[in-house]
Amino acid sequence: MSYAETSASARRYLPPAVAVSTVAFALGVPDGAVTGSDAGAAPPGTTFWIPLVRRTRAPFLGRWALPGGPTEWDETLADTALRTLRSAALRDPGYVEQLYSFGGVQRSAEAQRLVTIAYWALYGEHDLATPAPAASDTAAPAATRARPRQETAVRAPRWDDPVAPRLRSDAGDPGGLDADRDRLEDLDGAAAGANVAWFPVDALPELAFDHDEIIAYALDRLRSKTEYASVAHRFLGETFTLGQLRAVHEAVRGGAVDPANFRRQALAQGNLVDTGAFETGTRHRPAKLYRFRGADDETTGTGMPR
Amino acid sequence: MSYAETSASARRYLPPAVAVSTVAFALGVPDGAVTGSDAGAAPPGTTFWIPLVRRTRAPFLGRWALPGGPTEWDETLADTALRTLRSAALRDPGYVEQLYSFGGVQRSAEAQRLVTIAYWALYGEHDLATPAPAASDTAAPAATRARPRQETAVRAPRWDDPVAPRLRSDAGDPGGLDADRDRLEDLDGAAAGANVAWFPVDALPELAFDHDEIIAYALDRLRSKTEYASVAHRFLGETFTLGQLRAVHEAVRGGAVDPANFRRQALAQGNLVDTGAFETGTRHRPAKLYRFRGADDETTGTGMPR
DNA sequence: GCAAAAGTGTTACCGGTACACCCATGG
DNA sequence: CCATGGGTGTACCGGTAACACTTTTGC
Repeated sequence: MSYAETSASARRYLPPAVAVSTVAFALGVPDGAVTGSDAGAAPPGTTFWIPLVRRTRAPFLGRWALPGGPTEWDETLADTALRTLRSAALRDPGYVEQLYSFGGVQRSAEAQRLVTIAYWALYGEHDLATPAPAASDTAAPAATRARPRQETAVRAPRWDDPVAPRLRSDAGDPGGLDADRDRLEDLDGAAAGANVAWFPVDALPELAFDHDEIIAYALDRLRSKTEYASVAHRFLGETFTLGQLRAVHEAVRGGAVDPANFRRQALAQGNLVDTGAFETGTRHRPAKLYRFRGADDETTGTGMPR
Repeated sequence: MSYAETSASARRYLPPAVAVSTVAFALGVPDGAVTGSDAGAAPPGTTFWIPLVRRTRAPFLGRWALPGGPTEWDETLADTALRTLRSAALRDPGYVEQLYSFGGVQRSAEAQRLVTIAYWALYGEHDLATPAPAASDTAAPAATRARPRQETAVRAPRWDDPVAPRLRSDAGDPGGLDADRDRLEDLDGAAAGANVAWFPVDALPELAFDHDEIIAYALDRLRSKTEYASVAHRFLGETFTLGQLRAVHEAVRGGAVDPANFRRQALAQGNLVDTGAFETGTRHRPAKLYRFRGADDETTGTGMPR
């Protein structure tokens, strides 16, 4: 049975479709990615960029939308966010966290009811530099995909979104499902390797659906102090200087931060480890390189907001 | 078509079921409600109570569970939370807010995939005192129910969960849907006017599913300072003394609060209006009665957390 | 030397806390 | 009068902001 074959009057007896949309922040644009705005307007590392997908279907045709799509049978919600984000941006994010769920009835008018669960994700320096996987990977079944970095990025595995691999013996989708998926993508979200471009958050195009509000909420969440304190270092590589870490905070806060005070506060947190190494190649005094305490420790974070 | 008629192997081609579970806090027990713990153990107004529903079906039969159930075709998620909560507690809460969505695949094992969206709600003094509606109201269709207090409680109407009444001309459920609903309630949640009892949060029974973790998370959210600052007054009536407001904060924080400092901080927020009236009947100095600024203003809150 | 950013030290301010004290009522 | 909670005043303390100053590199 396919939803496309279901009469409109019968749809009310079907459960709502569940889709995921993701706001993925990066402090720059991946190598070779398309930018939807005149690049170079702002100095790199001072503003956030997010990937958007141009819709190729009926509602909001041609408009830009957040990467996303319906959940598969054997996927957790976070997995859906990762899969659709990966197929859009061609790379795995360093961090994923749930934002909010939108289940209003009018979002899809008379069509099938749609519940969208919004995630926010984060691409660090390392994630952007990683060479993109082959585009054919887009349609690979879940069990054959390499597990993303999420195991360590999202610390403690959660009982609702397990990170332990699940078994799935059969690969490939039986006929009849593709039509369903197309239909669902009509309703919300999008997933495509092409038709993707990165935009600075302060120069976004007109968006499909209510995605502009989702992005505004994601930005708000990112800026809430308790959030970025535990997340800012994910924008950086394995080691970093306090100046680099401070630049991330300045991008998040949208303003300058006193270097002296930032140094003391960052070190007082106890999360930074002095590697003993120094930055080289600058035309000023070399800075110490730090590491975040226990890049693979399981001592912090619950995966749930606040 | 009914899910009960669907073969297990075909369920993977069905979209996940969407259900809502709600953690509803109150500072006391409604008039005439059943308590699941020895009442009177703690002085009234010092700890939170939540309503639970005893399961009458297969998984976790006999265990207590959060009120909840699947979403109806024309309901927003918040409406589902309100409806199921109302049918369990026989009264409308003063406040409802979304908590988190749980979509792990293993929550329902081999059965149909289930996505649960958790809400937390709040019963104030006024909500508990209101006489409970007739039990037959449990099955009333959405359009005939009186709109709950939520319009003003959740301030700015949100585009995902509109509070404007929606039209629905036909009443009553056609045959074939009840089997579906039963099936979904097997998976999670529960809804019943009977089999309901109130428990203090510090003496909960063993719970079905992962509802203990949902409650722990809800308590955590309630205690996060920025939350309760904007929500504490909802536990009280239209007017209240600073001592009453302080008692709520002490219950939330789980400890004593300095009356002098609390007074200054509460007044400094600018959210309290001196009504000019005084409390009477106490055997000490009469306290000023305050009102929360704009009990029906639309100037604060977004409906989204943090 | 000069520019630039790292790194250190000092001071002022501000919000929260602790606590002493007075006020107004019922009994 | 006493007990009780309402209401006021004030000192202390820790964290943050502001900013002057020294250090170490490349050019």
